[in-house]
Amino acid sequence: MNKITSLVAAPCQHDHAQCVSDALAAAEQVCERAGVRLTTLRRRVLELVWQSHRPMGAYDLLDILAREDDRRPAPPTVYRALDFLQEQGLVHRIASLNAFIGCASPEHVHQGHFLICRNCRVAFELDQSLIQPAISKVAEQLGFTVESETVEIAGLCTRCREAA
Amino acid sequence: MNKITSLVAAPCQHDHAQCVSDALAAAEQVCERAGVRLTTLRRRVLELVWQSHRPMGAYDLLDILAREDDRRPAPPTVYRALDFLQEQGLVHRIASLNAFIGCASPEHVHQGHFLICRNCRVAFELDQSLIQPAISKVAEQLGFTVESETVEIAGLCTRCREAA
DNA sequence: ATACTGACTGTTATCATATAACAATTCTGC
DNA sequence: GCAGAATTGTTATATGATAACAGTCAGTAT
Repeated sequence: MNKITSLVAAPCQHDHAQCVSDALAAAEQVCERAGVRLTTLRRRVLELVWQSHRPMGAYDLLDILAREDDRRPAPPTVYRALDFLQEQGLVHRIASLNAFIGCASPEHVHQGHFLICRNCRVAFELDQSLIQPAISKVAEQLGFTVESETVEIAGLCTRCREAA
Repeated sequence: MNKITSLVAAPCQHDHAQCVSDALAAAEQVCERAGVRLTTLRRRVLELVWQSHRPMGAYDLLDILAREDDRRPAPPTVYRALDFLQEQGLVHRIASLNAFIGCASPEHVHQGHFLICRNCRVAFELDQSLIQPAISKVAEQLGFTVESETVEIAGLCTRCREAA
């Protein structure tokens, strides 16, 4: 896996084709293991989501599909694929942007925590170990049972701050 | 201020009229100090947002306004009031619910971090000291400049878990 | 092979959330 | 009172998401 560890500087520097093929390979594995079908459509949507490290809106995906085919698919087509991919932990939804992004490590189920640059729009998935403990601690103290976590930190990445 | 410290059990137990009047009084103060106008409409929208500790959708607010008056206001009316209230730090937007909730401590500007019960739908604003340090630390390590934070933890509050 | 079954995808219509653009009104300082 | 700025009203539309039902396809049992 072409892991991006120093995420912030990465988008312009890495072999992105490798990211995509790794993500698709991992997806095959995950679906195989779960006994679910990664159909052509679902695979294609996942591939489109992975075209960049920027969250993509469902209608962006529809636009791309419309350009590739001659017929424009209807929204439910892509939303259902996205629902499936989310259920399998292959993509995360970014609530603050109404958008979707490929999961960096779908091998184990987890919540996505993100740093999102408002300039280059790249979203960096944080390792669970960074924010999760604070959340668990708070929840335990207050007797709250956590079911899902939305952690989306917006700002400027190193590169964009230095450029400005 | 009728502070709810053990937030999770609070919604059924506190003097909510006090919450509302405290919130409105605080809002007057905040606007006074900022030199901006808390108009009748803005005050009314804030009051509606504070009708409960549940995040309210903009269209919910429009419905209530329509019931109170005889004329239904158009969406921009309430969205503009909400924008103003957000700018002044009097309400927070909950991205994962497309909804708005009154800020528990508008005296100083801050990001809202929430625990949100999926059953009773009450949202509890966390003290900044709980999650913020973890976020700041991560951001600093990665050279990321934080501008806004979306932290929305969904699950079950104590009361609802015990009831189930 | 054939028919059955459930999963998947297509299609139409509609709902839900949010904003752009411009007009009318109201407030404030002069 | 008046001019300019801020606020609110109004119309239209953009954007994101889902309900409901019809058609198609893959895998299985016969």
